[in-house]
Amino acid sequence: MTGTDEHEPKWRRLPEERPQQILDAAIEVFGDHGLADARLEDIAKRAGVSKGTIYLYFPNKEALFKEMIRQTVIDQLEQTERDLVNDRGSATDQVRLFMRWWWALMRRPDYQRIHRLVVGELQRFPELVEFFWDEVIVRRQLLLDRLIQRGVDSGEFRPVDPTTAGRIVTSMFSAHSLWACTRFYEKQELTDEIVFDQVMDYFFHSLSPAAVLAVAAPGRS
Amino acid sequence: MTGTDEHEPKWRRLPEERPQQILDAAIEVFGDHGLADARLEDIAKRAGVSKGTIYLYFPNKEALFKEMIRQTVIDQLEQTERDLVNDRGSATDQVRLFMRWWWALMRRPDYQRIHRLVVGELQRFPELVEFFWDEVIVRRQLLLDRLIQRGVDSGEFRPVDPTTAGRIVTSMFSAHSLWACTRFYEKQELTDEIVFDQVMDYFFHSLSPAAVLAVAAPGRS
Amino acid sequence: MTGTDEHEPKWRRLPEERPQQILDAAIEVFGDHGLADARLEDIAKRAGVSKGTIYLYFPNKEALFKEMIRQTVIDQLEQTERDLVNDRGSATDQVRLFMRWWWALMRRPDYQRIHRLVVGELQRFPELVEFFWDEVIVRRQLLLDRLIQRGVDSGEFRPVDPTTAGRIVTSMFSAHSLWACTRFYEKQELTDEIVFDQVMDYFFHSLSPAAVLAVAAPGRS
Amino acid sequence: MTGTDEHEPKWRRLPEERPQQILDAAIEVFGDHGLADARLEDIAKRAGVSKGTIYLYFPNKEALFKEMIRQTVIDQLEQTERDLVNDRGSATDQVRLFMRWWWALMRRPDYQRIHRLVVGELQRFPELVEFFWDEVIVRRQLLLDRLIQRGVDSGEFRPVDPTTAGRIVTSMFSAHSLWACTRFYEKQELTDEIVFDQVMDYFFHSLSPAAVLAVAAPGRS
DNA sequence: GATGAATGAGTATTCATTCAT
DNA sequence: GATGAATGAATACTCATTCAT
Repeated sequence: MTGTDEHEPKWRRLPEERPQQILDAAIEVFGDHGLADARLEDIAKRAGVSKGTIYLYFPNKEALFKEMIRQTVIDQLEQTERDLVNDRGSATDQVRLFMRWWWALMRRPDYQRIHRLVVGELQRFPELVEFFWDEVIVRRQLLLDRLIQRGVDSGEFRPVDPTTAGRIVTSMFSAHSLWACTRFYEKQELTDEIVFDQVMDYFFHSLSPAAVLAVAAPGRS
Repeated sequence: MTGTDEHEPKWRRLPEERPQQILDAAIEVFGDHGLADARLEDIAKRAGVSKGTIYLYFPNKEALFKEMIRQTVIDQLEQTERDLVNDRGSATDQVRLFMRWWWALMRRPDYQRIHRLVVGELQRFPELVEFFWDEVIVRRQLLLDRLIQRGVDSGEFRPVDPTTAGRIVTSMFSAHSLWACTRFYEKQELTDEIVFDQVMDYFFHSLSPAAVLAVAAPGRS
Repeated sequence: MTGTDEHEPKWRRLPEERPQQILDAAIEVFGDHGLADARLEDIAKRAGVSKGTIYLYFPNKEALFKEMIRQTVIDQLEQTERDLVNDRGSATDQVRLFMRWWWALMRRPDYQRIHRLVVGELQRFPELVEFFWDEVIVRRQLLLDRLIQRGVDSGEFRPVDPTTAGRIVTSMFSAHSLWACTRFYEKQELTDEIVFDQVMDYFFHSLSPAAVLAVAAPGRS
Repeated sequence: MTGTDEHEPKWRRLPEERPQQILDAAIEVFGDHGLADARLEDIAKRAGVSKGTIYLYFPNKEALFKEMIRQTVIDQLEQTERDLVNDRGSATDQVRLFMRWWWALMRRPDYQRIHRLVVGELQRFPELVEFFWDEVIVRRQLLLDRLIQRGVDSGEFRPVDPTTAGRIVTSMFSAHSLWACTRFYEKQELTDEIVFDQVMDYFFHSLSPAAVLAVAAPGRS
């Protein structure tokens, strides 16, 4: 069929890469349109394959969506753990380093897309929520826990529950990440750098041992 | 209710209420399924009208969606400003009061749904984003600004930019609101009350004047 | 509701005129859009009544359509017969006069619309076709018959079957009438007057007694 | 036909033929119901394909309609020009031959349908009108022009403007063609053959050189 | 493996018709 | 009589999924 003499590109389309090509295309298309509005045909086109080919690797649209979330998230997590610096320096510096790394990740367009999808559509897939909880929330929390606990132990931070503190700082970055891709940032002349510094400033202030005495016990109003 | 022996409701046909009936149904259905996955027929059924009736009041699905967002958001805002207490008591108490009121709003199921939709789908409607910015973000910010500035002036808070501080506390509640409707809360045995206290605790600590000296200047790592 | 003292217009909307108002509106709307594409709401609006009112006078859309055709056609016919001059002058002049009158009728916008509808949609209503045949075709033919027969009798025209001759001249005007509302006429710089003269010229030439000998017997090819 | 024991057709899937299959079905269904009343599903069924398949080849209903008109008309024209006999014999014979060929075309059921649609609905599509003018009216006129001019030159016909004469004979056949599919023909016991002979008879009489002197100058009445 | 033509269930939208007021 | 809000059947069009090649 392909003729007598091979003079084809050495390695054209490697079949082993197919699934990843499709997943990459899926990130973009699902990210831009959401699950329901994304068209398989667009994903196929962007992946450079035909519509039918997708079905060789994924049983249906929903499975493709879930696999895309799962795989993207896992990728990012594994990178996180791999990249995480050896514990050295002050807890403050460690936390700042970790969060800086993480903020950089959150600001990547592909993360943005996934994040938005997770917020918007994940509720409908309880299994994915489960997976997300176990693989993302818990693992990330464990990393932060360790760093914050160290700061508490060393007296850098006031004595807090590390899990709660981790959730607090995560919440700030998470919301800012969702806001960042709107025009709101331009209007306020915010940059990623400014936002990062602001969030870390407030976070570290909230952990300051000196602040403990100054804050009155919350009187229920 | 239906009278003594009326086999049919005495007063059907309340055209003035139709649009609101439909919008209420739309909140639920759009909230559960998103824009693309919501079926007009479900909205009609839930509103107790026929499919065609929706088109007497809204030109199409997208317009219904946008009007629903717009109207819900405006409702909530007007309530906010109407309910906002006269400024009395310490700034700390005032902020706590305001945020408590607001957190209660955010936890309402209808707000949850709208919030999720705003995050998930608003990007596709620039006009709505614009509207949201002007009517929600800015107005809410102005309210917070005033309260925080008072705390700064009175020495209750360290000297901060009120707008930034407002954004910080908003970010924490916003993210927690999105997380709250997942099962994560159950797993961590969090309640609305606990979360509220935690967030306010961290926020007020971060504003503590005593904390200023204690936090080292951020050294770029 | 209407207040205490009557000072309403003396004779507002006379109920007896309702059907005609509706039929007039129907001519325009059906004429512009055809049966299927015409919307009852447009007809109602144009007639200055509500949609429901139409159903007080006509059982449904199709009946309205048929009645509109029927009534318009009858109107025109009765006018024709009423206006037809007493037979005086040469047959040529009589025919020319009759056709001139008729051509003027055909060029009226309302006739145009009806004509187009008759051609386009009448097939689907056999009863209307029947009616049309009896009331329009036959009656018109009878009028023409008389005039042409007189010309044959007087020797002005060659000896022809008047019915056939009537059909021939009718065909020419009918087609030209359909063509006249297109831009074709502009392109050829034709006016109603020119077309009328051309058609009559050819028709009278075809009836010229002198022409009889000149035309060879048709050799089947 | 289907082979000896094949329970399924051996060769389905002939994509090259799809568009034509659909267009053929469209002629019938549009022809019977008009543009607005035709249902795509009927066309699909008649073409032996599914509803969706139509959309693989035509972007929407209107485009299908226009393409059907365009293609049918073009087909007929090309055939006309291809079939047109080499000029030989008398002009009278040539015209008769041409018109006979053309009348046969006009009497075909598919032409009838198209003709009716053209009259009834074409006004709404100015582009199609334009196309029709250029491709049909003008081209047909050019063919007739040549033949009639020859007759004038040879003295067979009286000195007329060939374009006008062509329009006159066209008008007669056109109207008769529209009338022919009604029951009027039966009632008058007309056949295609009789009508053809009648029209040609009147047309040739109207062109007779001998008739010139006999027809009085039209006196405006 | 890969393709893309074909399918048809699913949905937004329209509009003739009804009927409570 | 008159209204116009309400209905829901009807229909164009989409797109995930299949399968012959």
